[in-house]
Amino acid sequence: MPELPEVETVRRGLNKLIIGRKILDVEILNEKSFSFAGSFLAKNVIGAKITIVRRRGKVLIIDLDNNFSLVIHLKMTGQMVVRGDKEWGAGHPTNSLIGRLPDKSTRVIFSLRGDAKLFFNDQRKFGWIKLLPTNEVDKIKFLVEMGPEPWEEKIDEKFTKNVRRHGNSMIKSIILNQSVIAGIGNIYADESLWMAKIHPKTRVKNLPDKKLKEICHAAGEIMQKSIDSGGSTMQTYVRADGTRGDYLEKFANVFNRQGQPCPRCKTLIIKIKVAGRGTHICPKCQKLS
DNA sequence: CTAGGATCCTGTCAGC
DNA sequence: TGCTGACAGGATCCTA
Repeated sequence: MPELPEVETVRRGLNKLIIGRKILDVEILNEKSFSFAGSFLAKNVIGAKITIVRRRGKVLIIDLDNNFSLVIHLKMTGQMVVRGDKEWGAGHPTNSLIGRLPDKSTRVIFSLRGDAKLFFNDQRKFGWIKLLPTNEVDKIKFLVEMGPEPWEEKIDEKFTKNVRRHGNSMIKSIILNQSVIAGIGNIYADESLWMAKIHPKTRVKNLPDKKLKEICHAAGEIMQKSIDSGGSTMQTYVRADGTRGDYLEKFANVFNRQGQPCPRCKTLIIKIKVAGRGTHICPKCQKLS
């Protein structure tokens, strides 16, 4: 899925394109992709104007001018794509960003004033959109329990405190836990642990605070850099020629680089399984002590 | 309480 | 070519 930097990129893109637009119609092609449907939906979405697009962790929040909000989780394959007088899109890199829309992965279509459409595409149907009164958004369990954003004040203290609650767990599964810190996914977990030279299977109890701090800083830096690099995903994979994006190939040190030399020590990167997820490490830099 | 595995779903790819 | 199993940038639910 898009992780924090990709969701942030989507947020910024949407803010440029759909602020102030009125929603004229909503089409739900897959019921499970949009909860709070029925008459409630029509009454509260259609006719409303989009005021701002926010983000918390990997969750997008589109506020409307009638005190309702659309809360969106893209999960593994979700995309938000705007088509119309201008053209823009972002999300998991598949050809639906470039191809004709709607396509077979289109789950929800918002028609906007100005002859534009906002498509929610989601191949695997794990993603969701919920319609809620704006003042109830923060009460969603997932958001209530969500850990700090990576650039909050005293983030390393908060991170360490949250990590320590899971002493016997493997560090990788813990930094993927959104209640520990917001926004890290499989790519940035692997990249952060490589940066901090820590084996992903290391038990939390075997890591000193200093090491946790390093992981935390690495994660923040990597994700900030990814955002700054221009919405890591966008420019590369929305291309006229319709090819897939290559930002991963340019950006990552270990992710998806099994068989290639570690940028630090030239040892070949290997791929293992940790906490049920494909995991990429340098076997020399990241030893399990 | 935690840890670990199965699960939601569609599509692609490697290996036979 | 067709089949099968593994796997995919996420999070929850269930079991022990």
